Amino acid sequence: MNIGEISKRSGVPAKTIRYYEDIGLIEPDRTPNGYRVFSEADMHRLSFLGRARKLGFSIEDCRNLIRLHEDETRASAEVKALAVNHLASIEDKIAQLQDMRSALVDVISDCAGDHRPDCAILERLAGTFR
Amino acid sequence: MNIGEISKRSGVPAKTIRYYEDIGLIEPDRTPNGYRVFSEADMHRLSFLGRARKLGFSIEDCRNLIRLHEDETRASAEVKALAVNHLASIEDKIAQLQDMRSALVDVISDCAGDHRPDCAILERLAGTFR
DNA sequence: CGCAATCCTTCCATCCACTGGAAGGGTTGC
DNA sequence: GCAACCCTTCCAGTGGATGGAAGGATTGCG
Repeated sequence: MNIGEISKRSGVPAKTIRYYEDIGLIEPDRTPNGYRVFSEADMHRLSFLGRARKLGFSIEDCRNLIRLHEDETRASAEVKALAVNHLASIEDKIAQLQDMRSALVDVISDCAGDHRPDCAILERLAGTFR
Repeated sequence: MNIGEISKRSGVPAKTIRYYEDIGLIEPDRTPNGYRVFSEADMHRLSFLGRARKLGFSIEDCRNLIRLHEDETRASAEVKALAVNHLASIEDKIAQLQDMRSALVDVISDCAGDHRPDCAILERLAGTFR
């Protein structure tokens, strides 16, 4: 299977697949003319990567997840620890964004939003109030 | 005032201040020996930038916010529109992260997290279940 | 006056995870 | 025979800094 086909089937863009090869996440064969050839195992791995990335795992996490997936002697505790760490960092980000959100909501509600120049948002940024 | 002092006073790291100069957000004077000299107006602007960045505004948004701040004929509606757009993109990000979060929470709760290799997280990533 | 500590300068590289595009070669179908 | 489309590599850019090297300026102390 060529890169175009596996890209369509896995949902991972061809550019991204080449990038994943660059950083050692997959190692497709090559035809004599230099085209990459992908196996069903590659397909499986790309889908795995696609799902892990959708859950927000970093590339390094993905590398570890693949290693664990292929290690039949793994302890599920190791996988879980990785996922729990990741969850914690997601929750950190959510909390940060929610802080921003509530500050924005506050300041937006204090701004008239009309043709006049007076603006609570700019005053807040300028430090005029607090 | 040198870069070290304004950095301390504004809370913006010296490296970042130099970067802001590079991209045209501030234009400090220079002494004959090449040192940057910052005025109270620069201090004000850096604090403004620091607050805007804390609210998550992009550098380009900050550029516009500064422009509006300095334009006495601005309409607060323009500032508000910018902030409302930004708020919407924050809310998008929160929603995405919350989707990740709930998927992670689900899958984590299905994983025993013990010494055995069986792992719901890996199964989910491998596509074994859905 | 000499010297070390501390400041300042510029420039280049790195992070993350791609993505866009140029330039060129290979394959397929009519 | 040739157009349409596939594939290749390589380079550059995204955002917003941050780390570090190499070297010049200033300050304070003995």
